[in-house]
Amino acid sequence: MSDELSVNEYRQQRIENMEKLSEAGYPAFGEAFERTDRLDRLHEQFELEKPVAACGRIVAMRKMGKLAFAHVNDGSARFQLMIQRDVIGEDAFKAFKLLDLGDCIGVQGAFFLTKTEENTIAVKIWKLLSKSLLPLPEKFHGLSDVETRYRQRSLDLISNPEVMDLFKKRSKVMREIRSYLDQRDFLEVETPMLQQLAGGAAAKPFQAHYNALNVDVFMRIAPELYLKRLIVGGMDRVYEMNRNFRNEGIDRTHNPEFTCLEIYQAYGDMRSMQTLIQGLFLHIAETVFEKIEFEWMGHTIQLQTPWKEVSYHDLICEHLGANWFELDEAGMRAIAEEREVGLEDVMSAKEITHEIYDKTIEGTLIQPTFITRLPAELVPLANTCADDPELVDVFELIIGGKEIAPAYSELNNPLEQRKRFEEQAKSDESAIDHDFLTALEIGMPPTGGMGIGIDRFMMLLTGSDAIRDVILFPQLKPRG
RNA sequence: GGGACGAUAGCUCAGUCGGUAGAGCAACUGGCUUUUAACCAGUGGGUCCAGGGUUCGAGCCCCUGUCGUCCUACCA
Repeated sequence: MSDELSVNEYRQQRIENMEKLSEAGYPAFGEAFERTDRLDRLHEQFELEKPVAACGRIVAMRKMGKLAFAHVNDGSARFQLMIQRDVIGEDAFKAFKLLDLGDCIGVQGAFFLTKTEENTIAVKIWKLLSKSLLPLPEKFHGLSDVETRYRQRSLDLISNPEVMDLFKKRSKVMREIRSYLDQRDFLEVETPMLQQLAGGAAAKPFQAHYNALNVDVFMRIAPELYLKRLIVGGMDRVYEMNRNFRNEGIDRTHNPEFTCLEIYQAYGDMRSMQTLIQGLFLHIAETVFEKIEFEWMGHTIQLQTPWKEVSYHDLICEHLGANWFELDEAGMRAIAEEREVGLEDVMSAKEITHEIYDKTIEGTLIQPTFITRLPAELVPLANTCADDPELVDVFELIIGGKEIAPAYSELNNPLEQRKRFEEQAKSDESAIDHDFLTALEIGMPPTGGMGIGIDRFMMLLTGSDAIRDVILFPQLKPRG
């Protein structure tokens, strides 16, 4: 990096140490090392005087005249090493003292217990596996500068165990999502990320150029239209959990590439999705976190099912008065003002209602809540309710005051879908995905569909208030 | 988009009224056989984010920019 000069002194000292070690018979970048087991499992297998081989990165060292202690970490746990001059010999001990924090070593020895009863390996042989040329962050405060943590995630993972733990949990969450769905006959599929039409959502796409075909392509904003093609094709339960890309701003809850789980179940509807998501979330909570209560921004969220369900109509009446929907526009505007919700002059009654919902009601729904029967205007791609064509058969799952997952009884009427695309495209014929419409005309069974933002789900589960904390390499501006 | 705040040694941070740049850890030298934020003695280490301005003199005051954090707005 460009700041190489500023760490030159430290780097130079370490290069000198590396050369001395090499001369003493410890080449700097050694070969693979056979260990008895990972360090976390060595703690479980601890048995006094049992022979053991272990390796890891040196994260702490306390060297004395004829004795030294060190802690190594292999990403699973820390383990203490004890090195005695009279055991390993004068030369090996002298060489050991040339090691720096950050170096990776392998040792052979035997389990040993110190006075303070800490699991330790009494070292008989050690090997240098990799020399670190750069200084590690300070051992006590660690690395806390937020920007450096995001830009140099390697260092963050090495010096902040809770960060390592969070990302291990994220990996397990994704594994358990797959396991839960696979067990229920859902097929994981991969659909195009490079698309000639970026459909399935309303968002600005990233653009790229495909040289071989000389065509412009878009990074996908959603996999929806392809997953539905698969439903038409007879893959009657499919899901995809992968990246979507939206060419929009970055803030605490938005990263331009984000991971989304989309699930479609043929012969099902919004109700099937309701059952599925409750089971899925409970499974994740129990298997990965071993609890069903989560602390989130000062609230305790209870995941015990069944979750609360309320229709949009009833929810509004509950908060804004039973006669809300009988009010005229002036009456609604008066209540909006009372609640300090800013409105635009052109807003319809439905838009006013939704604005107040967005600003003052949604945030109060801390416990998991399904909001059902939304006005059709708000959700263009869902089937209407059988008993009321003004409403759509969908839910919005709200947890911790945030939308976590929308689910639809998917629109499968190809004529209606065509009409809505045409309205949306406003006479731009090229913006309509005709292949998708053709698939719908072949006939899509009634289908329940759902989308879950995995990053925001992780925020909820880990109590993080920034999406960057749950994404290993969040998007940042280039440094000047 | 608007506003507030921040950037000083490898890391974590102090820096008074504008007057020679500080601490702890880390590093280096020496000592030390049960340490664990090891300890003791000594030494070295700075483009004070960048650029401009005011001033005899700027880490500090003013302007511009970069990156980040928070608030707010927008988007989904």
